[in-house]
Amino acid sequence: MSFDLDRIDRNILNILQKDSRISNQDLAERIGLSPPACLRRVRRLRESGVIVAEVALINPRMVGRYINIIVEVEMVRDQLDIYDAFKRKMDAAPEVTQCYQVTGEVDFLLMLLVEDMESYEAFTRKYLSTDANLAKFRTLISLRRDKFSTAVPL
Amino acid sequence: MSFDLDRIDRNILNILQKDSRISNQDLAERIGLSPPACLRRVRRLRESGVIVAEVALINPRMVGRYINIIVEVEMVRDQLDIYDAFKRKMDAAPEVTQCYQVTGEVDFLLMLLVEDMESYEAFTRKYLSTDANLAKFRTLISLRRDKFSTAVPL
DNA sequence: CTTATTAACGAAATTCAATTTCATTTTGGT
DNA sequence: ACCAAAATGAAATTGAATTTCGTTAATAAG
Repeated sequence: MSFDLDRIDRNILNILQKDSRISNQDLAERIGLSPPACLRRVRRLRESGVIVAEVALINPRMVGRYINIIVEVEMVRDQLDIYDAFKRKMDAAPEVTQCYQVTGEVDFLLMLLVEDMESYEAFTRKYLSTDANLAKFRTLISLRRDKFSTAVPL
Repeated sequence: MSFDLDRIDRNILNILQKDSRISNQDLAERIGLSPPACLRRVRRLRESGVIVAEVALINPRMVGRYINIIVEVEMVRDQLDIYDAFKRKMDAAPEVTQCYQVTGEVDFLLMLLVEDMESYEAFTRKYLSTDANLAKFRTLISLRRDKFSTAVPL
């Protein structure tokens, strides 16, 4: 499950977490290895599952008027199958960008990205208000995503 | 600020948001354009700021025992300069991976990634408990990140 | 302490893809 | 219908990724 990283691996990951489009040659130079050695490291990180994916991040504001919505969800009962069913639903919902199972008064925290309040209204109807296992939910609305970093601090 | 996307651009973005390591040739084939034409599109999306970055996503569980922490923060007063100062602090804090200014009872929602509760304890001391403009905060702890997608649904 | 074994390395060669060039086609506006 | 601007694709070029293989370093065993 876990994976031993040495200083060089950490170095590579810190760079790739900021910019995965860097050429292997440049990366090799920055970490002080030859291109082949560097490539082998990166491949190993990919194959071992440390690097899950390499993706393009786009600015939501450039492609529409998106709203971030945070939803705190409380289920009626703390049962595994109820939790699992809910997770599966959230996984299938395209509006849901993040889903966390949390401890405490609340059971789940959802992060949504929607075009407008109408879309959110539709979402609640389809996924929340009609779920018999859901006790209550609270909505927080954000027009500003002030920070968004995908990097894991190493 | 905004940017007109046609069907082809959207198509490109949907692919790159899932896998930015795809070769330009394969991408070109999938969207039905020649490699040069495809490359120009992608370059334009990058230069215009639609594509903010291309990054490697790593699995936190593979490199340590990370905990997700969600913090809801309420400031003492709804003043612009107080908000801005807080944002700047969060931007500088490496533990904070996301920061949203929200409307309603709460003022900010933070997403943190920390090694253990001790690290979180240290964070609250350094950034929260000592902030005179901060009225109160509530902590939600998550050991499970059930869904995490960086893709903007287009 | 020496010697096998394994893993990681780098130089050079090869393969493959990105990128440029340029003539042609398409698109949008008048 | 015509012009101007933008987008396209074929072919050539450039440049980087990847393979090969002999060498070096690290680790374990005798």
